[in-house]
Amino acid sequence: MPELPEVEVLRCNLEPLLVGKRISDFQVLKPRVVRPESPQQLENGVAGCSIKGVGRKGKFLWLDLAKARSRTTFHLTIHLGMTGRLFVQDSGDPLPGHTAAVLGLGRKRLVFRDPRSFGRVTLETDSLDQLGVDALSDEFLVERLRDALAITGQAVKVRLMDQRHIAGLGNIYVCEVLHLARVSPFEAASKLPLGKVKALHQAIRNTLQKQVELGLKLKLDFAGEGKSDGLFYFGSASTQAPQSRERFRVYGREGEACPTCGSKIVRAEQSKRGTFFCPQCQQRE
DNA sequence: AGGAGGCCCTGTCGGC
DNA sequence: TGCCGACAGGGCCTCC
Repeated sequence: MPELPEVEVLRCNLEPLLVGKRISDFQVLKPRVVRPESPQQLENGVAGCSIKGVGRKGKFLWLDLAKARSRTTFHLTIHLGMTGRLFVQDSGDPLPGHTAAVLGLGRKRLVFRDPRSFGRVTLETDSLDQLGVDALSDEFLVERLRDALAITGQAVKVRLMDQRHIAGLGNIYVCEVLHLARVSPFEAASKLPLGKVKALHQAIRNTLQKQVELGLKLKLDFAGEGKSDGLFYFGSASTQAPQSRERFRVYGREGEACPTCGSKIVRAEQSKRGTFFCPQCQQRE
């Protein structure tokens, strides 16, 4: 599942391929991904536009578009959902299975492939407007985290995953940063002492930053024809040797030894999502 | 209004 | 071996 680091790495990869290109046409194969707009609305909205930039906030990605002879730009917002992939290919190449939408760029095209159709491509900006501070941006300070965790009685893990407060953390990285900061996922968010808030802030920044740097170094298979090798959502390109599976500290490791203390990692459930944690390292206050 | 829970969707995996 | 049900979980919607 792509979270902030994966989306940022994808953004960096796409930017040089897309900026300056003109959109010749827009084709929707899975109307669900453009909901609630119609394929026709999207086509009318973007055809003939040129791409001025590629942006990101949280797990949302967007293309800055401008109509011909216009200086004003607007967003074509894209969310990868659970299984979305976005990549550039030659226009002559066959479209892969589960292609949801295609942006024609002359000799090339931008393909959005999404087997589970949880992703979205849209011109509306409501989803973007409702996002909280991006977890990698300079505005994400300790104070912002403290404010996001204040007042509510929600468990800290549930709160961290609420994109309206902090944007970018999904189930995987939330488990990872809570373990790194030695915070119980069940701790009431507002009860977290300042020291732990600081540790959590540090863990979030370090973990996401490190993962982005790693992703930028690797040769990745954005098209997703190859198998993910478990290291990164996109998987390695075939030209690169598979990476070791040493990736997550606790996520998906139920029953395995905690990398810090050796205790068995436990899986629990919060808001219908799996939570992986070490009951020894991550005790409630 | 904030929070909880259901729904969407299909590849993968475990069990029989 | 093969089939089938359970599971995974982003965001979004509805209800309380």
